Amino acid sequence: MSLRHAVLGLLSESPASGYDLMKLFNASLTSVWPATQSQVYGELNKLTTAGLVEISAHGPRGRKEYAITTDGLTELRHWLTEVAPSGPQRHDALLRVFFLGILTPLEARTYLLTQAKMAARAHDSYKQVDESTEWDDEMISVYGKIALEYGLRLSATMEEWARWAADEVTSAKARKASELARARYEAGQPESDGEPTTERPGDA
Amino acid sequence: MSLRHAVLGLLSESPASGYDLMKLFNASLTSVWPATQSQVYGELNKLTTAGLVEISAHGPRGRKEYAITTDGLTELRHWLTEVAPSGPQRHDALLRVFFLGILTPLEARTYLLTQAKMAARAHDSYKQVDESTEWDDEMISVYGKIALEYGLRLSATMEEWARWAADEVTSAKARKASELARARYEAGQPESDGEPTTERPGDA
DNA sequence: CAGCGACATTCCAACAGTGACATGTCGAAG
DNA sequence: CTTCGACATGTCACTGTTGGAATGTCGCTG
Repeated sequence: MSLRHAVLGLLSESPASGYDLMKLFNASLTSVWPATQSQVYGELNKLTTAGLVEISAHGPRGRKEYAITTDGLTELRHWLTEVAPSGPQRHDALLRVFFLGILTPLEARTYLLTQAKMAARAHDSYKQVDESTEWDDEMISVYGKIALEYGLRLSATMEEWARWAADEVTSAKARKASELARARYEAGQPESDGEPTTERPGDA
Repeated sequence: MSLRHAVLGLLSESPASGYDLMKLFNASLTSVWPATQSQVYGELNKLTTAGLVEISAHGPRGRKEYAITTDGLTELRHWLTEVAPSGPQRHDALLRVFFLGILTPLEARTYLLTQAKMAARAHDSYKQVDESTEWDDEMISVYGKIALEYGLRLSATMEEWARWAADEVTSAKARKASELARARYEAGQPESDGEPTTERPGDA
C-alpha cells in the first residue's frame, strides 16, 4: 500500500502532474519503489477522491497539476512516524542460493561471482551519482545523500558476501572431497566411484 | 513469478505435501520469499498441469504428496543458471528516508534509530540460528549457511548505516543552523524568528 | 469413545502490479 | 504549414498476492 505514500511524498515537495510524477519515479525512486503509469494515474484519482490531494491547476494538453492537501500531509506524517515499515521483502537472488545445491559447485560458484559483479556494477553507478551531485545542507539533499549512502554500503556488502560465498563453495567442496577420501582410505577400499576433487562432467 | 521456483526448489530436496511445503516456507523461506496457503496449493495445481511436478503418493486425510519431475528439475536448473535475478525490489523503509524532510530532525533521527534497533534485533536472531545449528559440509548445510551469512552481514550493514544516518541528520542540522546564524550576523540583523539549534516545538 | 488439535485441501473476494494499447494536444524545427 | 517528438491522460486484460473462510479427516489422550 505504499505507492500511495510515495506519491504523497513526492507531492509534498512540490505540486506535479501525473506525467511529472512518472519522471520523478524513474529518476529517483526506481530502485526503491518502481511504479508504472497506470499505477500513478490510478493512484492520483484515488487520492483525489480520498481528499489527500487536489487539482491545483489546469495546464495545456489537459494537464492536471496535483497538490497535496492538509489531510494528505497528515497522512504522510502519520505513515512516517507511526506505521511500522512493512514486512517481508522478496529477494529473488537470495532465494536461488537456497537451491544452489542442485547445481555443480562450479555452476554455483559462477552464479555467486555473477552476483558479485552485479553488486559491483550497482556500487559504481551509485558512486557516479554521488560524485556528480552537489550536496548541500538542504533537507532534500541531506536525505537524498543518506538514501544513496545506503545503496553504496549495501552493494559493497553484497559484493563482499558473494565473493566470500564463492570461496566458501570451493573450500566446502575441497573439505568434503578430502573427507570422503579419508573415509575410503580408512575403509581400506581405495576404489573410486567418482572424482575426488574435480567437478562431475556429466552434470552440466 | 518465482513462487513457482521456490516450490520446485523445496520439492527438489524431497517430496512433500502442500501442508509440508507451507511449513517449509514458514520455517526457512519466510524472510526471502513468503507465501500463503492459497498460493502454494494453487501453484501445486498449476505445476501438476504443467508436468513439472507429479503426485507421488496418496496419504491419509486426502494427503497428496508431490514430487518434482525431470521436466521440473530441468526448469529449476534453467532458472538457476540462465534467468537473470529479477529486477527492482520495493523497499518500504528506505522509501521513507526520501521523505524524512517533512519531519523535524528529531523525528527523523528517531525513525533512523528505530531502524537501527530493528536491524540489530534481526542480526541477533540470525546469530541465534547460526549458533544453534550444526553446520557440516553437506550441500544443504553449506548453502544454508551462505544464505544466513547474507542475513548477518546485511543486518549489520543496515544497523551501521542507520546509526550513521541519525548522526548525519544531527550534524547537518547543526551545520545549517550555524550557516543561518552567520548569514543573519553578516546581514547585520541579529533578530531571531526561531531557534538556532533546538527543534521547532510547534511541528510535532 | 469423545473430543481436540494437528493434518490437509479448496475456494473466493479484493487489491496490487505489469505491460500494452488508445487517444489526443502542444510547440518547435525545418 | 507540416510533421515529429515530447507532453499528457486514460483503460484493459492478465497475473500475482493477501487473508479469510469452509470443510473434512486422522490419531492420540483422557
